[in-house]
Amino acid sequence: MSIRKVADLAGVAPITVSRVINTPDKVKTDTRERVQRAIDRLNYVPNLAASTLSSKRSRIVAILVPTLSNPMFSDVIQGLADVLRAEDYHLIIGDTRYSQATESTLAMEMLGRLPEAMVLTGPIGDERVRRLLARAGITVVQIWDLQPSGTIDSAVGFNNYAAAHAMARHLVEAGYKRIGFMAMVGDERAKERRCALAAYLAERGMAPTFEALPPRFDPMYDPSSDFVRLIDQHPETDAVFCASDMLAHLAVFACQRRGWAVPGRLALAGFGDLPLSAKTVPTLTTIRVNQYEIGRRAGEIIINRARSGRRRPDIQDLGFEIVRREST
Amino acid sequence: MSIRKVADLAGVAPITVSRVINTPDKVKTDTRERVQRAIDRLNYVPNLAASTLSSKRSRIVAILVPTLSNPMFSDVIQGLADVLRAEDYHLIIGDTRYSQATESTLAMEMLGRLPEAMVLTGPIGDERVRRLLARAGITVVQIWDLQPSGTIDSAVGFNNYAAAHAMARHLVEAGYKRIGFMAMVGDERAKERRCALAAYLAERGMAPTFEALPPRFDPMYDPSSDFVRLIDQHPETDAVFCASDMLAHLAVFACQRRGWAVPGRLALAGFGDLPLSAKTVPTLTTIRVNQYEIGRRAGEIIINRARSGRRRPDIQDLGFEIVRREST
DNA sequence: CTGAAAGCGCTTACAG
DNA sequence: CTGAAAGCGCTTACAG
Repeated sequence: MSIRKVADLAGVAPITVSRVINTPDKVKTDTRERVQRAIDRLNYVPNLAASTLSSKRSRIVAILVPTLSNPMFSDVIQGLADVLRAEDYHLIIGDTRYSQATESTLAMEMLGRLPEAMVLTGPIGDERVRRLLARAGITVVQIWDLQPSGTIDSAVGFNNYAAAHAMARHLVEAGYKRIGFMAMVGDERAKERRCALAAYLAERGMAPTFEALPPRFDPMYDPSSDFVRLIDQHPETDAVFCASDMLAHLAVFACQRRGWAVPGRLALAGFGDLPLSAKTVPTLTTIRVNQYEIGRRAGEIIINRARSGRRRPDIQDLGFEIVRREST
Repeated sequence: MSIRKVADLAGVAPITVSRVINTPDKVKTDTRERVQRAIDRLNYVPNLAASTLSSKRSRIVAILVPTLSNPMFSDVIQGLADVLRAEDYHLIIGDTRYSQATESTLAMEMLGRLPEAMVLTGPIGDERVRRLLARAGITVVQIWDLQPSGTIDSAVGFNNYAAAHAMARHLVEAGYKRIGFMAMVGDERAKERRCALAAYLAERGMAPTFEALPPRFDPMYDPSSDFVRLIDQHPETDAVFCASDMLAHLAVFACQRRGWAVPGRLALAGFGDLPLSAKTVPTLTTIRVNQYEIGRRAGEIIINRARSGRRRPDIQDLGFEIVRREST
């Protein structure tokens, strides 16, 4: 089924069918209606591969996230998808599972689809990919934690280090003195949060009681029991900063199971402010970063760029908020 | 950057470059290496729009899910992505937000990318889309709840009705007599579970104490407070079947907050067996459907089809499992 | 407002 | 094992 057949049926040239689809105002009303009828009658669906090839506009946006299993990233994607849907873009999604190598491979492959924009989570470790992206002439939006340097083009997110630093401060000011840190399996980006915590504590002559960054690729890994083990090994701990709300939810239940009062025996803080975090018992102190909005803004940057054609880097710090609740 | 430039640099014809990329065994070793060097040197990335157009193989799979916010569907996508990644497929993802109209629009649009397969969640309501898909000559895999009829091609999932029916039976056999039902906002597919529960109860001369299917598009909707309101209005309720584990987690906390013993005052059951469900206090009785495996199988069907070229419908019922835990 | 010609960057189907 | 020719289905850039 091609534009040719529609054109024949409607008695026009193929280019006219193309115009009816892409720039309908440029076609006289009755011609347009005739063509439209032919389109409907034949159930014609335009071949976007051909359109991409000849126009150099793919209407594709590629996005790479560490994982889809964490609702934080799903929310980013929802925000992006909501903005792009209205403009008829399609989203190619890849999950890197926090692997640098996978990210590089996927980014290169996806480039072959001629995306009009590429959204990446955080810094780009691979210098080769970096150069390719910079030279590809497409919009590149780095989301999530803002990098002090090395941003290729545009960025939307927050200061990961500052956020963790603020949480450390909150915990210390709330009177906690023996603070542990725990991240999810494979979460590389949690390292920066760990550093921020350690740095803040060090300034005050303190140190984390433990800093757990579980290894990747252990299907048997159970965050709950690891949490309990860490507390058993470091019973002096009076607060735990969890690098994600999901982890903190598990911790809330582990404490409840063990009879550890939160925050009496142990304070808990998370990261991400998932919907459940406002409903847990106790409600969870966490860091809100508005992931949906990050996705939306990324989408807006892409659309504005496509409309204006001007390549002007746009770096938006959406900030973060320490949401103080019952768990601390 | 085109295959032409690589060919010139390597001193071969473009078709030879194409062979090095697609069927390297068909090229003599030293020619291949020469071409490969040129590819590396130029950072050549093949244009997949051109390749799709001329070969009719897009290496694209399109998937439509109701929402990315529910980890159940993210898990399906992970499973699918894991299988397809190894075969260099790209995934175009669309979320319908449980809207029939959005599903139709997205399906039609995506068809324009010439996907080699299309994965859809559940039944296809739109007859026009149905016909288009059936005629598109691509692999169509309908995942999630298996339909008694109307499957276009292949399917992987479970019997939604039977699953809910089994849970109803479990609750009744455990001695609960006043059972309520609650679904998430916009979850159309929950209706079938509601029917199954109602039907099972009716056979025994019973009826649900309430059946709550919250409306779509209410940003103010709070499942937790709705849950509490329903229990207050129907205090005789001794068990609630939640149409998703996420909802059940909120219910667990709402009960805890209100001092309602689970399962002493109120039993709770969920759907989906999310990781957290084995860790809540009490642990959650739920229905396991192995969403990751559903995605993986869908991927395998697609790959087998691509390899064999034979169009043979494959319907796989992966079943479900009532996971009985402390909450009932 | 409409159309004929050329071309986007690959791969298919032959040919040698 | 390698290549010249044709074509995939659109859109661009002109022309009228």
